[in-house]
Amino acid sequence: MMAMEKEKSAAKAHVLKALAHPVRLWMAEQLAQGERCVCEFVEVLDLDFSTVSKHLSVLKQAGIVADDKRGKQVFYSLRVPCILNFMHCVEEVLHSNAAKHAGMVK
Amino acid sequence: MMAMEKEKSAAKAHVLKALAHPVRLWMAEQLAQGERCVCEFVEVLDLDFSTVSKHLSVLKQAGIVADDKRGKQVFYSLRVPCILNFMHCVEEVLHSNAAKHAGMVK
DNA sequence: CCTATATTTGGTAGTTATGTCAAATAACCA
DNA sequence: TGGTTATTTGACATAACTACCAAATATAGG
Repeated sequence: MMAMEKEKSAAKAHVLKALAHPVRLWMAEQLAQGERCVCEFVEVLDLDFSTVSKHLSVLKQAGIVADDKRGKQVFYSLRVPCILNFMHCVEEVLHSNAAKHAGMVK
Repeated sequence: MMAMEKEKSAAKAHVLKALAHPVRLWMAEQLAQGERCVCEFVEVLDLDFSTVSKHLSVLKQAGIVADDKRGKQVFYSLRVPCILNFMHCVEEVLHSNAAKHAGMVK
């Protein structure tokens, strides 16, 4: 594997890793429906404020979400909507797995 | 977040996590071009046989690849081709990030 | 059957990720 | 200014991941 190729894979893996956590994935999907402030996530997810804030910062760092401070609150929004099409593929994997376990696929 | 929703997110995150490693991501992309045996990856990646084997087993476990033993060798192939469209989106994120850091986007 | 080759599995040390608490910031309001 | 709320940051214990070595397994060929 060439060095440049390696770097490219590392960069892409970094983005994927940001989404590869149940809480962060769920947040990203919520943000696809519109912006949310940190406090909304804290309430719904029943997690510590700091935990939610850190998850959002991982998504932000990866370039998946953007933040916007308005007054005392910080609103997060999805920067790259294609993330969702992308979820359709993941769901396809899951369905394929389910079919396989049910013996419907070789 | 409801329990069912939580489970769904966990299942999807599990698939994403399997891809969220530079080596595994690169392997998946290679497999999109056709099957490969473990030994081919070992040679190109310059990693221990056991390391490569374990990475492939993570991909298999997630339902992303399938394995086929033929003689002494095991050939892996991509089960879900949509993974690649999905990479286009990740690349879009990267480009978006690059543009942002260059000050081309707010 | 014995050997060599291809691959997987178990053990393990080092690294990285996660979640919580406590403290630090920031902004609004009295 | 001082207090209150919203959020981030730092420190830290715990858990999960990664890569390697060594050992186990499987298969083809002699």
